[in-house]
Amino acid sequence: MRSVKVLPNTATEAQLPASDSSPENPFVARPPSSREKILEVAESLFAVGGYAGVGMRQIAASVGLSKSSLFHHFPTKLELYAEVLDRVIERLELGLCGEAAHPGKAADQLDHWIASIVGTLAESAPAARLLLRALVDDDPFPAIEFQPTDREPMSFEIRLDRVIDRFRTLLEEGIADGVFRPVSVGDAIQSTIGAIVFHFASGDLGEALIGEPIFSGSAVDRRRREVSEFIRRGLLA
Amino acid sequence: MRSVKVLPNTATEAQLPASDSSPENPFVARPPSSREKILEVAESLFAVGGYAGVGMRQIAASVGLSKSSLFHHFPTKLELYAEVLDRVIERLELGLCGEAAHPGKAADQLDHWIASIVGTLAESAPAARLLLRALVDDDPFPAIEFQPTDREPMSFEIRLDRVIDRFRTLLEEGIADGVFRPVSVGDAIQSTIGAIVFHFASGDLGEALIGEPIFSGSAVDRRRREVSEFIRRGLLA
DNA sequence: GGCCTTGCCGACCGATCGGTCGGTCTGTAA
DNA sequence: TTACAGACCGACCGATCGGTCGGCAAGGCC
Repeated sequence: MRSVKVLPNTATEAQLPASDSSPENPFVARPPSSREKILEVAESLFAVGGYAGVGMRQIAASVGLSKSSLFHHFPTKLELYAEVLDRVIERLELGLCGEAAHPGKAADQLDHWIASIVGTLAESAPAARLLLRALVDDDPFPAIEFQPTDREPMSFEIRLDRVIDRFRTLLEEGIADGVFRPVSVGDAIQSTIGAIVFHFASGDLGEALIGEPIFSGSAVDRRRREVSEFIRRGLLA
Repeated sequence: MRSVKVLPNTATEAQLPASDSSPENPFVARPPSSREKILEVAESLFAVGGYAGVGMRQIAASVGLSKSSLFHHFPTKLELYAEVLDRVIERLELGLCGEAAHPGKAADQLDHWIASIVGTLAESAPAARLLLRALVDDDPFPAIEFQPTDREPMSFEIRLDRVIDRFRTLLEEGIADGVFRPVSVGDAIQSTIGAIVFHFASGDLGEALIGEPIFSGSAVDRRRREVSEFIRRGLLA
């Protein structure tokens, strides 16, 4: 149903370089385009309410636009949601891409991996929840009645699969080298994802458990150390 | 708002002993009461769609009743959802209660704990998803506009807190005894919950990762071993 | 001046939402 | 037979849902 989706998005794309070329402008540090504002607001709202739990009116009101204007930037609610998810996975990829230059032993690579993902998830509160919802909600979106039998995989899903595949390779090589225990790779991935992502999605419960806001600097630093050590020991031979 | 809730439920309660007293009845092996059927159907639907993603009409149609009949058994959608969650946490408690008789070293207790929870989550597919949603969805329910400032904690939440508290005690004692590393207890709990619960909530992704249905016997057995060993090594000194 | 594009809006649409109401049917006790 | 209670249902309610449509204002281009 949805086409290949090369969204026009000309405004943002064309505006950014132009503004960038005059970096001395002291006023209005890049007034975020409406499109960008919509995406950010939608991200935080979808994170706490889920796809079905947030209405276009609510998003519009939070942005400060009318509902009609939302549909001027995004053809449907589903496309808006898809683009929100895309932004999340893109940030993850970006962080991992920076770490990809880190060659070395599998154990070190694992550390960099975990540090990168923890860092990315800690940067924006909605990310982990969105990710967890997307992983748990069957297929792509919750509660869609019709199953088009052969739904196209959606950008978000294939990109996520690619990330997970790279992690699987990391584990398999580590096992082959004798660095990691001969674990069931699939189960190890599941345990790792759960341990890392859940924490930053756990909201009030997590805050109650660790005794301070999840996203505070000290909590994030400690989390990085703790979960890294936890997973290292869980995997190392 | 909600009262102590000692639901009438007389039909079920009164009917069961009567039927039990005539166990030779070959016909209709305990036709589950409508109320029970509603709870079961609602559990599986809420698990995949979330609270906001499932309508009372959809539940009613799946049960084979009219929507009005649902409201005959449950005053509101929210109360139905709350009772669904209660059943899930109750099953968890029941499993742990059986294991509580297992005294011994902290490491052994940890193993029994993990085995019990994995067993309970593996028994019914919706449980893990429901649990994860309840943990991630802020407070109790998703996307409730009004925050009554001091919402009553809800049976589900306090019972869950109790379970987690017992687990925290287990970890703290293990650390005091030198059995476990001196980890940050809060973070360790988060990692453990994530590693255990996420897997059984991961649906298609999990199936793709491990190469077989998550809830198949062999997958559950392996999962129990793998996640148990993973967490043990992550915690042991 | 005319003209087109872009961002935005109010008003409106059909569908669906949670929930209510009046009523029927059935089984049981008096 | 009558009376009552519980299970169940169709019809309906106001509110809200995602989405459409026509039009207004501003800026660039000819």
